[in-house]
Amino acid sequence: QFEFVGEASNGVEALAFIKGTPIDILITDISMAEMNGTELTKQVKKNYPDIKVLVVTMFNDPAIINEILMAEAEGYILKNTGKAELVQALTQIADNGTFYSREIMEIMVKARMKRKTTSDLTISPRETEIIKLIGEELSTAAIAERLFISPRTVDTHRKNILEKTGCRTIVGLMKYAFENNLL
Amino acid sequence: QFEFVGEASNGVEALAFIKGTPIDILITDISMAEMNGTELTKQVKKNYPDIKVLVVTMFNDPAIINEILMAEAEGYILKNTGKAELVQALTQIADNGTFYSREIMEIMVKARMKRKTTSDLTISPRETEIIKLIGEELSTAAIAERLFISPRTVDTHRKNILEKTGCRTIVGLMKYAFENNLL
DNA sequence: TTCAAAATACCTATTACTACTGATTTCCCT
DNA sequence: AGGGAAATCAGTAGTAATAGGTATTTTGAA
Repeated sequence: QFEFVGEASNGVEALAFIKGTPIDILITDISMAEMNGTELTKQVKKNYPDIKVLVVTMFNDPAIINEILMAEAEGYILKNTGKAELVQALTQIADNGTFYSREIMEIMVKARMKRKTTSDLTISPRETEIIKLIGEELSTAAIAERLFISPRTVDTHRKNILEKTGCRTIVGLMKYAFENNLL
Repeated sequence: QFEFVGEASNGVEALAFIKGTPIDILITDISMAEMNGTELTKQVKKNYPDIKVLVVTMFNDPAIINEILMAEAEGYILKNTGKAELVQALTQIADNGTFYSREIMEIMVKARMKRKTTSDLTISPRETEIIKLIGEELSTAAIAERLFISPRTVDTHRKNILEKTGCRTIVGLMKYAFENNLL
């Protein structure tokens, strides 16, 4: 049910081809000379928002998958998956949907779990509370007022938190908080 | 290929049952009286790390799915999916794998895209660069040194960035940066 | 009950950031 | 050639946070 309209051997060629020939779906790899798949996807999405992009590649690195997700591709499947899945991916994408193969999902979930379990510092409940309030952009004084304690105490908590987490500034603390879902 | 060993009508009952009867896989809903599925999953994972958890529910809210992912369930499928998918989920999970149905993946991807596209402020390349360096816990002076520009200039950039993003402090900026994947 | 961790509180400096205002240059687009 | 955004630089104040230190009270576990 699909019509093959052309091919290109890298990102630059692909963009040139699209310029002359209107297409509905673009199937691309990630590693290519001249312009890689991620960059190509971004360019296509920027200049031709209606063109759907399906990434078919061997890469299963969470970081790369994340980049592709951010580039807003409609689909991502691994090269070793069957023909049936490719057809289903194309069908769903043609129908204004998205398609990410099960392997991809699993990779992301696992990466996520890993990230979560790598930290097991002993941050006390009160400290966690303070971190949350810091995350709400409250100053030391404001936090003290909110918790009905002295600003000095909040100071001490901040100090202890920074020491425990190994951060030098609140910026580092915020990164820590985000990575460990404390907010 | 599976053996049914028992059932419970809420989280508390389930925990009590597990206490007396060893099980391999727990299938649970999310909304339950006494103790919800997310909490149950966390408790089970904490006390019986070897028990696999498959969540079968009607919820398709990204926030809830995220909670479940964080609770480290091995699988998540929607109630309206077919029996074949349920069996496959159980099979994969029994085989030390994970299973998240395609719908779930799509919901997450869409939520992610939405989050990304809701913000289209005009932050300049230089400003983005500054944000990244702030994220590296560099002070204004340090950033100036790194970029070979005056600290005053960095000051101005910071000011403009805060104004553009509507943040009052760097903490707010860091939240913005994380939500928009600027780091 | 005794010990340790957590939470509470204070002091003194120094450093860093925010708020206000104003200005020049460079570069791209029309 | 002109307009406008981006990037550059400067001053002055005031506010907030970090780095040292010290010390008391509460609380939960052994």
